[in-house]
Amino acid sequence: MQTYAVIDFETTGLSPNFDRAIEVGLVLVRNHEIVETYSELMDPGFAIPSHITSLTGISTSMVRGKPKPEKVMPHLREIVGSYPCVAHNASFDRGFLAAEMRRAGIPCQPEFVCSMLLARRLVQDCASHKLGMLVQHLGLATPAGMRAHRALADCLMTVELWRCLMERVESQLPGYVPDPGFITKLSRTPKAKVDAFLSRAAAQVCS
DNA sequence: TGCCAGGCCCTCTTTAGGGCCTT
Repeated sequence: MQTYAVIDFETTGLSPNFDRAIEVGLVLVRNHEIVETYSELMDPGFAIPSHITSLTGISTSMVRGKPKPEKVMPHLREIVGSYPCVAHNASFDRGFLAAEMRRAGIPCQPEFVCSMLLARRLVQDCASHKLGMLVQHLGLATPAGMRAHRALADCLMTVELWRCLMERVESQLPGYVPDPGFITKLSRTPKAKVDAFLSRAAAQVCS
């Protein structure tokens, strides 16, 4: 994973079939450095529920006149390219990306890896694995002047979290650059067996 | 009007149920 895209959607709710994306954030990371950032508000075509405005700060008036999600997806597809995507609770963002790309008529099914699943394995001493709680627990930097639950702010926090998680993996596998397949396997390894999994991987690296 | 999700994990489980996490 020399290059990967961290992606985050703010939406009108939890269901990709009934709800729509109202903001997307994307950070492209290459060789541990941020090389591109992108965020865009989108008009879902209906009023944003009040509880979503309370959570995100994004109101109906803020998205009025903004492009529809299907107008934003082509540019998003262009940036993501064929890079693997990182997201916190990736099944959620993967579902909305797939739904909005489908509405836009664009084939786009990038590989996803999940920072939440990985954090559950590698940060087992944190009581909660919400993004904000993990960032606080690990003492990671938060984007100055940016509100949490906005797409780009959450992307930047996920970048910090992901770097931290990768440092933990690489500290046990010196010289090894984790690929999405390896991360997926690690993310699906039972918590109690994570150390054994990494030990086996280290043995393979050294052999 | 009110409701609409889904993958993963844990346990009082596996012929299930409930919590976490995303918005």
